[in-house]
Amino acid sequence: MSDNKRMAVVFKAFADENRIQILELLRDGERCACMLLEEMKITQPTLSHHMKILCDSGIVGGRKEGKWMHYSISEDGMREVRNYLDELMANTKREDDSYELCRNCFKPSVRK
Amino acid sequence: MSDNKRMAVVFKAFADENRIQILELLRDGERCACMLLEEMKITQPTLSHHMKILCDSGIVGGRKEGKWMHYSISEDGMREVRNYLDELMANTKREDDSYELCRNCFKPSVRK
DNA sequence: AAAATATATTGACAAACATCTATGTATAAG
DNA sequence: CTTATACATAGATGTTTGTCAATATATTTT
Repeated sequence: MSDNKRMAVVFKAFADENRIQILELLRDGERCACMLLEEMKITQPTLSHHMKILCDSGIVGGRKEGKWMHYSISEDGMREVRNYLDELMANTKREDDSYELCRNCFKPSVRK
Repeated sequence: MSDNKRMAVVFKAFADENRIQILELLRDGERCACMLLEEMKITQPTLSHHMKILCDSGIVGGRKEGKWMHYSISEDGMREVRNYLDELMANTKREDDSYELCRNCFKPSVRK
């Protein structure tokens, strides 16, 4: 899988209102699936589906304990996303009048 | 719009391979639409569609100059996402044997 | 062993999405 | 003022996604 495709998968994991709510519930620490289910207005199979997406993407980790599944935010997964954002931000700072040249476009307002 | 819904919209902007590629192209600074189009294997209307999603979400900014549209990564938009991730990560650190209690689950392995 | 409980999987379906072609709009060039 | 260029919008279409009911699996309790 290409890096871009991989990042798209990771961001897709965040890209749903219910999954954001799950992440909010996991913010304070590990929670079992049954507890998450109680707090949300979705059925058990739907929760299971969302947890699979979150775990497969690497931003949430799961731990089985008897009948129960305990989920928590993966620090490593989060760090991966954060580092990616940092890389995107690295070059956003520049002086107002030094826009990149574009060989296609006539740029009357570039003041060199 | 709820905060969760808003964050889902922002992450959705990242959640597509072509949009990730656009962000990569914008990594080095501002680029015009025509240049982005040259680098990508999509049609002009499709690019326009993706740019709208990126701009509406706030992670990319646009600037019109004559016929041309110039796009760049929005530092403010990125910071918003980064801060959100930081909040999610804040509480992931804990000792190995102090898992949160779950009132629903019998927890034989919790060593108190 | 049988029943109960927690979670996962399957299959169906509607809504959302990415993509294209065709067309519209704004600006610049001749 | 007519034509060319850069980009946006509209509408159509196939794909992906979120959801649920039904069912399967794994584990614990009785």
